Amino acid sequence: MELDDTDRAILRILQEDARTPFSEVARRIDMSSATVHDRVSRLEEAGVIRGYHAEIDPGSVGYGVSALVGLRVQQGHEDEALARLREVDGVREIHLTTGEWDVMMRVYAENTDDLRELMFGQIAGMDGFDRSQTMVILGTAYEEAGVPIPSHR
Amino acid sequence: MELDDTDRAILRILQEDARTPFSEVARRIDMSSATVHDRVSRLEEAGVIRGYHAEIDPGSVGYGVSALVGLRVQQGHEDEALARLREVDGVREIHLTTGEWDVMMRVYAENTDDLRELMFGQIAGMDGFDRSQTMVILGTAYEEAGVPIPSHR
DNA sequence: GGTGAAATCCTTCCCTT
DNA sequence: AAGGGAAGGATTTCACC
Repeated sequence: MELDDTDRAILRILQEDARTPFSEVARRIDMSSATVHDRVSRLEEAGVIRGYHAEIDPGSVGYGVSALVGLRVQQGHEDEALARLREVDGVREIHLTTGEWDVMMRVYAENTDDLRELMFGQIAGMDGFDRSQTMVILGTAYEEAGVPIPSHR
Repeated sequence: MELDDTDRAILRILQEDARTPFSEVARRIDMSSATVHDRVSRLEEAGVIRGYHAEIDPGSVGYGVSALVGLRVQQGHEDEALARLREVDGVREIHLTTGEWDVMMRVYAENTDDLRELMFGQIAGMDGFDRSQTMVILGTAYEEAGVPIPSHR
């Protein structure tokens, strides 16, 4: 789907605050709210907008620790290994990557004990992996929701 | 702030779809929409809900490549190094981590040429870093927005 | 936590350019 | 093909119980 500057302006607003009323979006981009509604519908249908999510403070719901985990997968075990990984509680992202690790995942745990149980109790015992490294996130210096949206193409 | 089961139910719904009308949230948790509104306001003010964001397909806005980048920071240069990093276009997350890398960041780029320019043109030339590794994301096997929200505590 | 009412917003249809 | 006006029905919001 081809996007124009108006579409990108809408995306920028909704990525920043997904609950902005269409009437206000309309005001800001100087169009009617019917048009905004129309464009948003098209963007949703085309898969440009995948969904709308509340961003929740992990600490408030009991997650005190997050980590990035690198994994080496044994040849031929890729599919089953990934299928089992996504069942592990706390795993929120699983990426296939180049470099030292075949898989990089992002996990959340209540505390370090929980994280240890997750890594040594669950993942270390799985077939299909032969090495891992846990990079505990000590702090986040910067985190912006979503992707940068260029003002034109 | 102390959360109860009702709060967590609301959070789960809004994390999944931030534009769910409060009237429907109310229906699902069997309360009035005024109460939902009241609770959501308190969750926002307490910082439990940090915001609402549209999830946008990176490919649709021109980002064909994403990567995780590990960096080693020279002692004593931490603050300035991080300050400069967050100015780099395409950088969306910067985490301080234990393990082989001091900093792990997530970047988006148009294509591999763009990513190379970002890494070799911009970051490699900066003071304060002495080693890096770029883990290009070849694919994402699983990605769930936000954090798991337990049904009780 | 709920009710009720006013203000606002969403949505659709239809008309215009 | 794209945008705007208008109108209904739904939703948000706020004062008060």
